[in-house]
Amino acid sequence: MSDIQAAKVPAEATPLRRQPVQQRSAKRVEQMLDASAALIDELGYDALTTTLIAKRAGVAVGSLYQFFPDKRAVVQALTARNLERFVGAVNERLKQLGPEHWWDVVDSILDIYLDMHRSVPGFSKVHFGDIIDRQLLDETRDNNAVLVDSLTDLVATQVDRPVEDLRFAIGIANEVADALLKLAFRKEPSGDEKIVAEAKYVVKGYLAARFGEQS
Amino acid sequence: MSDIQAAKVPAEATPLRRQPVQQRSAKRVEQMLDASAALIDELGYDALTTTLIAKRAGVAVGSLYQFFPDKRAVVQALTARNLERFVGAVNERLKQLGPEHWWDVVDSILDIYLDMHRSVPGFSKVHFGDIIDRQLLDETRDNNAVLVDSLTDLVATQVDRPVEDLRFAIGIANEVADALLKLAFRKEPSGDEKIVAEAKYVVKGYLAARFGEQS
DNA sequence: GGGTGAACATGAAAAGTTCTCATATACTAG
DNA sequence: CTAGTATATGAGAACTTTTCATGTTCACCC
Repeated sequence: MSDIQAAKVPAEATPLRRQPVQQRSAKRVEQMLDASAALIDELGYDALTTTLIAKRAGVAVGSLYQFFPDKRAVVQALTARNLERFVGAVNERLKQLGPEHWWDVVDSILDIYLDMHRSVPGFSKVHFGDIIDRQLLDETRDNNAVLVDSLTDLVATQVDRPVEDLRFAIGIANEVADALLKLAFRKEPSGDEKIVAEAKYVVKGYLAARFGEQS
Repeated sequence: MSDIQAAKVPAEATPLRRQPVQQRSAKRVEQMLDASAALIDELGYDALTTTLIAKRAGVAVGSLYQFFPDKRAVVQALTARNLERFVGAVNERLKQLGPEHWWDVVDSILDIYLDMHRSVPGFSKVHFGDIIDRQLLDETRDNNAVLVDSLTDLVATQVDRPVEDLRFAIGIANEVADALLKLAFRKEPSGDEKIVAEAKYVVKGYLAARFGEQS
């Protein structure tokens, strides 16, 4: 705590037993996460096995436990990585486009979410709220909060409302969007277009009703 | 199908290895489900153990496998039981109250859902879509469909719209309601009132927008 | 009220998973 | 080049899931 080197701490609370220090091991950890993602896609969450992960990642089981305290932590880390990528992509996009109507911001965010669903292995199974952190892990609950907070900050500059009201509404919108898009991908592996459209409609409708059409 | 005794079939497709025939065993199966529900509430889904279930239910492990093919099936059966209870309660309520404004129907349904969350052990963890059938099991996907269908039938008599449009909208509404109420119970064990209110607001708003205010 | 076959109960043990740990190797700073 | 730390590894300890041979209980019939 009183450590001067505090800056070395990896941003988010680490569920890892040990943080990879050398580059080779960092790479290995990534491999394990990739393997987990692939396996979850192929076999589903509870057919997932530490031995399988290790085999697929081309490492010994022991290596896995070198960094992760247990199996759950692996999936949790995968979830965290997915969240980071998502938030990163959103920030990226928003930076590029500059201030627009929040209407378009919603579209952008949902589009990014769709892209990730389609291009990131395992994303549809464990993004930020599924199996693991919603059912099995509780420390990560704030994942969604992190996302909601960062979205709130963005919107706060454009809508003249108490921040707390914004945060609440965005939290609701986030939950609704996630649920509907999950439904869309459940119905069709590539995302049922009709449901996707409805998701956008519902979210925009809700936000418009709550905050008016003000730019 | 051409069996004259078709009435003996247990309504829903049975994920059970063997259907309990004698009353004592039927009772035992219920005990196992009760035990599972309690344990899921106490320890969470993945700390659940067949041995624990058996111990809690006061039976031998073998008895569990007498009826269930594997651990997942147990939780799946619990999910199915919860769904049945919910649909049963909804039908009950609607029968009692006779035709009303669909507005009130929505309220009733959400209220029943809330009651079950509060009074049925394990309901908040595995109702109809969580962990198991949404993530681990896919055969049960139609659970939600069953619910949606029966709600659609009810509403079809009151709203003058193509049935398919109704089914779609109700499916969306169902998903949204479920997601928001889950959020409410995640934030607060007794269900965050503010979020519950918002859930009702969102669902009604959506349905009203889609179908107009017609009685 | 005794016999018979199916349904059920049981727990030891086979099969499979998770996680540990003693041992061996690769890095890094000096 | 060398000590000290970070990693890598896989056999095996600990724990779970699932099977199965064996023993009971039940329902039905004579």
